[in-house]
Amino acid sequence: MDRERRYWLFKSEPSCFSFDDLEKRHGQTEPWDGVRNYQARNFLRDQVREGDGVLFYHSNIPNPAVVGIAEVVRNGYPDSTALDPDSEHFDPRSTPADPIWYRVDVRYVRRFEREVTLAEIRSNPTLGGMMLARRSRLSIQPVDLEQWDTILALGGIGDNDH
DNA sequence: GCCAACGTTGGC
DNA sequence: GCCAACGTTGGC
Repeated sequence: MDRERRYWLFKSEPSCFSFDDLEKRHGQTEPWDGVRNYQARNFLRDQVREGDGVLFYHSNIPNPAVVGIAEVVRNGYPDSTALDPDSEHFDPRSTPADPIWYRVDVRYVRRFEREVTLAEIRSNPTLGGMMLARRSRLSIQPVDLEQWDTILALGGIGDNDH
């Protein structure tokens, strides 16, 4: 790697793709595709890098929470679901020459001992400044190291799991 | 299921 | 390039 490891929060609705689903793919890589927001796309294409840490967040459920961590295993590359007319993420504006949308690959790392809920994040002084705590709808959000460490600690997993 | 907050679209 | 209308996200 040619730069320091960075940290991210990826949102997913569990009814669509859950941490359980990722855990079942333990030891394999999973494409993080279907992102159709430009700001999130820019992160995936330009800033998310192999080796970066990912907080896996479950949204749109009664108790939204960070439930575990994943790791990026491949830098951004074109999201072919945008080219597939049978995909629910199909975008007719996307072409092979100008794919518009990007994805990264991730792998399962570890489930938290306990979930870290949105309510908890909002009430924690260190975490209150996170985009998530401020109603941001962005599905790919940068997280700083202090926030990463704090959430891992609240989740009951140690420093060795970075 | 409601609906506020947010992002995007498109008329001008 | 503004901004109203519209569609979507996501907490509750």
